[in-house]
Amino acid sequence: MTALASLRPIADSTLRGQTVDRLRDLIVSGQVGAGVRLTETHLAKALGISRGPLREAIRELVDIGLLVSQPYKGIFVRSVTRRDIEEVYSLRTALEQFAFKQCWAKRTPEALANLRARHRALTKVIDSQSDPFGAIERELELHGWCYEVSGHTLLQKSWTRLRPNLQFYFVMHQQAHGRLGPRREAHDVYIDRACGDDLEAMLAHLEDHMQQGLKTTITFIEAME
Amino acid sequence: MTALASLRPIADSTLRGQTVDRLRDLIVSGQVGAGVRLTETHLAKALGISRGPLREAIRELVDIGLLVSQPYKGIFVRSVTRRDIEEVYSLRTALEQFAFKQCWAKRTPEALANLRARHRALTKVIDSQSDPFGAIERELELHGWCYEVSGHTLLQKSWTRLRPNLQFYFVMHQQAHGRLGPRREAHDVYIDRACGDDLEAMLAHLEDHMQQGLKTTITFIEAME
DNA sequence: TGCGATTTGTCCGTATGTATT
DNA sequence: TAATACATACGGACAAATCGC
Repeated sequence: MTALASLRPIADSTLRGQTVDRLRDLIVSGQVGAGVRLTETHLAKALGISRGPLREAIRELVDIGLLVSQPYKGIFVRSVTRRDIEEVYSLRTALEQFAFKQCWAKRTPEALANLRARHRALTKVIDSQSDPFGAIERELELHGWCYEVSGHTLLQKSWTRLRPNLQFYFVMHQQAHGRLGPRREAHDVYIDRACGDDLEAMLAHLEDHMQQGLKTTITFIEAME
Repeated sequence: MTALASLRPIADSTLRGQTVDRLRDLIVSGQVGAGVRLTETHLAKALGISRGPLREAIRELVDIGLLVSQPYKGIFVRSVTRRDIEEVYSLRTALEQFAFKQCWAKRTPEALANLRARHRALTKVIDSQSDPFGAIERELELHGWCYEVSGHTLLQKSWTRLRPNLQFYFVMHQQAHGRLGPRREAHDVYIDRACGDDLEAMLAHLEDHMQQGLKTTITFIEAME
């Protein structure tokens, strides 16, 4: 991995791609709440584009899972059940364990320095206590490290698909609980193990880490049902 | 899992969905070879539909990975490298191991009978030696069992996305090597372990099984490079 | 129950941008 | 450089399905 990789994904040249980005950000930032219906004509007018590329962008977001489509009825921002969160966390555990197996031998000093830099960026944003949304992004950026270092393109794609859903959950959780964001020490062991020499210890910690994340994330569901 | 589940995915009501199915079958059956360029206007005329739903269907296949899109240049049927196959097999190993962990406690007698039925269907088609393409479908149907029984919808989706790519590789391999199809005894141990009581033994066998599958599948790449 | 309004799904014509020759 | 081919995008139109009255 080059240290410069994946700083900012360059803006897509096609209007469809740009619309995917705009809509995704709109949803995961919580600006359009879960369950809200989106009508093509209104949305197209609001975005200043025609229905063609908008429909294609919508299809992509449906595929990721952020939108759900009911033919001839409409498209809606996804609603979240307890089971959804449990499934994402369990699959994510398996994927991230696989990612660490794949990247374990590729952890160059530069790569590890990059990981620590991401951790510092996360704790810094948490300490500032002014940007909980940014903290969520930093946390996901931290977890993206193992996927990038793995060099496994298919695995990276899986993470790219999973990540917006996680971000959506986190933001929903945060909006339900006020300004929280991730805990400051939540990733200390994660970083230590990731930089250490015991792969099995890392894999075992991932189970705990995810279990803990699931428990805290899922609390906001209780209040909704 | 109900025994009747997932026999035939009902045909999609929208033209877009139907087109996705048609194009997917066209590609995984090998009727349009790897690397071939598809032009929208010609394809739309050939399919008897307009470019709107066709473009949406194409986007979906790009997302799955069967097509690759180069903006303003064109869309092409994917070409396969050795690395692609290695990545699919390694990720698939991780996913299928996870699937068996998830489904292990849910293996009712009915579910196990269903698994054995799929195995019988596979060996029967292999023995007939007249339908290698059907044999490939039956093999994938066999491997789909653990995903269905797991009851994990996200995991099932992952398999649904991975499966067409595998089918594409298998058919390419078969076309390069004449009428082969999967070996008859290749899944005997797989079935035994899946019906047994030792989860760890199943997981270990999956490593071997996939390693073996990778080795045989990858041979056709050698002849192309 | 039926009717009208709204929205999605689909088609077509046209214009523009990009790549290739 | 010009010309061709094609992907991309726009706008208008109609059909089909759904929903509310």
